[in-house]
Amino acid sequence: MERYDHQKIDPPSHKATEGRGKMDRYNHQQIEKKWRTKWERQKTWKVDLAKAKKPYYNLMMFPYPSAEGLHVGNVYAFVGSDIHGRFARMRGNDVFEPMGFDSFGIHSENFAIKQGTHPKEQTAKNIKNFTLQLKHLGGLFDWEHSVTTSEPEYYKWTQWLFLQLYKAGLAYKKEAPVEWCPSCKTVLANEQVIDGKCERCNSEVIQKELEQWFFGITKYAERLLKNLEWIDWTEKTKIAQRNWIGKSEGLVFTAPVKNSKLHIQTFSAHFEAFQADTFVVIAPDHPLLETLIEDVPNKKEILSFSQKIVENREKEGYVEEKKFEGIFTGRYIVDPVGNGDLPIWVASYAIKEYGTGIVKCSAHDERDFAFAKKYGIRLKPVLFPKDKEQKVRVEKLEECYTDMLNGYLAEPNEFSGKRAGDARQEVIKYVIRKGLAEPKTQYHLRDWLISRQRYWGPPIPIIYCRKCWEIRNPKSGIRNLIVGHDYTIIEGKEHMIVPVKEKDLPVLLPDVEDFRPSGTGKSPLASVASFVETTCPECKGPAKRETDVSDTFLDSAWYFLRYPSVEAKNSVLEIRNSKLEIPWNQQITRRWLPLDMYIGGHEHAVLHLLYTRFITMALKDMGHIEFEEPFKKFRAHGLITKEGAKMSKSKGNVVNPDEYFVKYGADTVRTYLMFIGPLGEGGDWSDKGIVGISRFFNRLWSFAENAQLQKRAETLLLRSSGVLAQGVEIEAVRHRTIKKVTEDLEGLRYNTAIAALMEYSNEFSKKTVTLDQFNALLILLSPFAPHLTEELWEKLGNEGSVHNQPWPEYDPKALEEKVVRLVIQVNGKVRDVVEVSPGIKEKEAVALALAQEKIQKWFPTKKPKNVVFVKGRLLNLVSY
RNA sequence: GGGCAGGUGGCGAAAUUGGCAAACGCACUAGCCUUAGGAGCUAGCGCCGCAAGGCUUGUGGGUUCAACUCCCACCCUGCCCACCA
Repeated sequence: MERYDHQKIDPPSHKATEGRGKMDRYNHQQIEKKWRTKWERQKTWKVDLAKAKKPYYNLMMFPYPSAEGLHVGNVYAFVGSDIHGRFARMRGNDVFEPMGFDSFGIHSENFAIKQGTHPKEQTAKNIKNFTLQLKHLGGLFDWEHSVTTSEPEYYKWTQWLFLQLYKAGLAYKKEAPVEWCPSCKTVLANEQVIDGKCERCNSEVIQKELEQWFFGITKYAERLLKNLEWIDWTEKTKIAQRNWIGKSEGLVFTAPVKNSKLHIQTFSAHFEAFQADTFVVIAPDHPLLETLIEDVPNKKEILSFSQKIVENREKEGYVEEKKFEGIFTGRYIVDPVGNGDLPIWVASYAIKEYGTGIVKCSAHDERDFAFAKKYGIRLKPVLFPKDKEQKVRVEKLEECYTDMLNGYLAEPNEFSGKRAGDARQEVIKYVIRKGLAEPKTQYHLRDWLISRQRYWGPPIPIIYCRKCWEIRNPKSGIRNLIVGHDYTIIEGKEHMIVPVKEKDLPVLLPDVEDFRPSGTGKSPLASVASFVETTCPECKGPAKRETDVSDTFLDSAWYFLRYPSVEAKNSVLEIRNSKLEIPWNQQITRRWLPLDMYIGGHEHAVLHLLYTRFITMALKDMGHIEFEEPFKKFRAHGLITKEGAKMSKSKGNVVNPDEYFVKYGADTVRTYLMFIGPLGEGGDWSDKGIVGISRFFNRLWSFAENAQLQKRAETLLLRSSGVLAQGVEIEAVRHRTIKKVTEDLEGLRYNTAIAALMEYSNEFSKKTVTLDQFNALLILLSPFAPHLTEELWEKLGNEGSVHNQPWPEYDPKALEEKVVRLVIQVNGKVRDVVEVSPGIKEKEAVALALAQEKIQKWFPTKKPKNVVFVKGRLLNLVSY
């Protein structure tokens, strides 16, 4: 533990002030330690998961335990969530607030590689450090129900989950072009490629064909979209998910290829101007291309050209793809909608994964337009803007016009003169009625690639068996085997895919010396013979293990299900738990899930949150759980920056929370972070700003210290050094504060809640305060500053713990004001303010206003022409 | 190129959703206290002006008795996504 210089930083017993008895700074280190120990010993935050009456599952996204230790960003997120949990707890809920570690994954592995330590050792070290730091935070964390994703007792169940998805037909293997990072030497998920570069190391990503495991998340696209309508999530997050799923309704046209028996299908989402189609493009790597050009004389040339395009793509990634390349295939389609014979071109910008990989093109798409111009392909615009001059430019093919909403159609006759946006639905009906096209829904969402050619993850629990293939192959009468799901091809030979038996889980990650990625496209596990060589669970013959591990996102896609069912270590229950056939206890799960509140970073708005929803839905469909949405409520917190910039080690602007825990205490750090701005928006950390909270707390401390306690009519009166006044008005402020703080905590507006508490406490220096009134402040402040409020609670002779007090209610009657300030405006400009009784009538108010000197001069002779009166608030006299 | 969020004092921000713009805090200024200091207390603090008063929520327009708030156009910043037809 770091030590600090008492002389310089924060003298606990302030020599200078002692003599004068003016201002005592509180010793946060001593106090926080005292309560930390006490709470831990008394298990103050423990809930009985089996019996809790009002279960409230409050979760924060668990951290990846980095070697750098807890980050202020972590602290911000956890405190924001913890305050919510404490608030819910004081409102009578049994709050379960667990904490764990997302310790598998490329982060840990890369760090270990750099340091030359083994990820296992490094992770253990990091977790130890994190746990220590987390315990200083003053959270409600239930450490008896913690998870660590890299522990066999956890990843055993991650593997179990894989097997369930496999059984349900949701896991399959296929060769796929994948994003490959030459530096990290691994496959990346689409999501990990930023601007054609690796998210982690920033090197150019290339494409590579590899056999990969996928999860069929696209089967759930519609449901993932649909449920967004009712879950209580922030609209921002929902929009991000909608965009990611990327549903677009379009049409598939089927067209015969001229002089051939072939038919091809084209997809378009913008088909309103279908009469403008003049050519067709096909993706250079489209599987149909070779068949299509079978009889074309320059077939070889076309294929090698296409090959070149694909290679260029791989080399350059998807970055500078502004240039268009293509080649004519020599073939035509007979356009079903009557545009005649349309030439088919191979085009660099056509991608085989989207739609059908073949598109009908027209003058009304930027890329089609540019491509056609380059190769001199005929264009025929049918969609025009209202503006005459612009229309001429479009007609002359000087300008590409793409407005499918506001443009006007010229053809066909049925739609001539119609706005494209209005015609859309009719066009759909028209082409379908004529049998020209089929409606098709296309999603941007792709299946989830979960294979990683890495070491630090859960081995995928699959075994490949040649012998089983020989026994069960189609020639021996068993048919309908699906490639990728039932069998795969390894080194040119078919092998049956045999899932590991559940009773044999976990497939332990072997301890190896060399965990570095091999760079061959295979996981480091592939070179561990004792791991690879195994026995087939079906035929008992020799077989090989899958050597890839699964994506870290799979670990975090189900952890919330595990927490409540984790049993304390070394107990009898642990042994019973190990007999569980599924990773959770059904009764406890029924009681606690789905989650009541989930708080985490917006950067996970799509990936983690979408995967989690998918896994939950799949588990429900398999009958393992009874709900299909994991989080009833989700709120995203913002980012904490330093001088406006994202904190990063390379910039050297990382704020280390430890330093501030020592200097100011956890309570001050907690409260300051929440004071910066609304939780959802984050904000900028300032070393100066934190002293405001520090002063606020020291004032409270000093106030309680110096207060003279005296019995008077059964009420303890606290008198500050300030003026003695009747403690009447402060009662109104108290109730107003209760109302404000309560509403702000409900809406996660912690910053304004703190401001309200400061205002309330500022009253204390002016007035006499009863113990009840002071206690109200302590209770309202306790979610923010759990240690300090507990200490003061005790110090003032209160019974029990401040944290076990019920959340105060406000009395609406106490809010009623006896005098209000009435704003008087003339022509909408404020000219005066008068104090009146809240019930003042319009007539009286006008009379009163006109009697004011400042108002009179605006109406020397005449009367106001018009009067607007907002009861108890405002009076506007209009002179015109 | 697309989506989302945002633009208010020197700074972080607030404004009951159309009704006193700048609450609360930081920084700053003056005074007090003093065992002289990274402490505390009192007061001040959007801009211009000695004042009366005038001006002020990215820019320009509009609606309204009244606009930070609603509508239209534009500019800027941040985040996320992008060969998605």
